Amino acid sequence: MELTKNITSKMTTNLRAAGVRVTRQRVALLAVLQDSTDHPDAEELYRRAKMVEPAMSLATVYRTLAVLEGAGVVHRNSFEGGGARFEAAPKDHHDHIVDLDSGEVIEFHSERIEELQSEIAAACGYDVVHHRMELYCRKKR
Amino acid sequence: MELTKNITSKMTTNLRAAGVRVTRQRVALLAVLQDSTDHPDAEELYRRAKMVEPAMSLATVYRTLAVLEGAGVVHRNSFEGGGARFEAAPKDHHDHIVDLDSGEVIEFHSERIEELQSEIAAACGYDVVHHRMELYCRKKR
DNA sequence: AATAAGTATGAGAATGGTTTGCAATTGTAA
DNA sequence: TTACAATTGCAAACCATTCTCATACTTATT
Repeated sequence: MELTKNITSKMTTNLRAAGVRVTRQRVALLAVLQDSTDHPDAEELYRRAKMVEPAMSLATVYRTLAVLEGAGVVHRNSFEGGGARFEAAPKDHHDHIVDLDSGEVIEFHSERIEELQSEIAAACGYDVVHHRMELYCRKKR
Repeated sequence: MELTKNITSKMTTNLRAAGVRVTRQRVALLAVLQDSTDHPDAEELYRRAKMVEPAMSLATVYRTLAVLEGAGVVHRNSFEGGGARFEAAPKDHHDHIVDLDSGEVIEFHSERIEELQSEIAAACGYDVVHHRMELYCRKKR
């Protein structure tokens, strides 16, 4: 129970820092999110959060995700097929490799690619606000 | 009417080549698609195709788009916000710049980026089957 | 600790893009 | 031309997500 208390107070701090009200549901969802290394969708987050906090509805999961995304605490990924998948906002930006067979997601980052993207946009008279890059892959063999 | 006849026979040839049955609806939709330089969504294609072929339903647009996509004649783009947007399959692969203010879409291609993508995937033990790259941009000023 | 004021929540209805079931129509090969 | 399978329009179904609304909770203020 000491452990639970520590997690709760840590999440409370995080939520306060994000400038949002602290509720049991938000603490639970944020804890689940920061504990997930995969990229779960809303239903899966709902399932996981409900184990910690039974008073949790799917509507609240969606609402909270929207709030946390707005606060920059959560990132939303819309991969091909199926609904959005979420992850706790990482320190630094990355893109994704999606395993077509398992659905597994691997993160990567290429400064060189981002430079090229900026150059291309600039050549068209644009500034890149954000981008999306996903490599849909199959294991080599 | 000569013009219409020519278009029809050209689309008929294209559809036959794609190995699908030739119907008035498919001819009309394919003609509209090949005539569009923007990236229309299903509703818009429905509107345009209906002008050519009144016996056209939205369901058929979706069904036909799925068929043509399967035959490699049409490409489906799922940009952020809103539904899928389509384009006649181009000769060569390209990615997109999306103007955040106007929704306008610009195509680009970077061989260098694609090489880097392959290298990154390979380093993770993967082959890239296909990818998705969109730059959400705002006009420089 | 009690209160007020505003916010978040659960349940379920509503939404919007897309798909599907079905009976009627059409395309194609013989 | 016939015969059969594929395609169509319509409306109902779907699915992920959002919204409505009455109730419960947080937070700032006493």
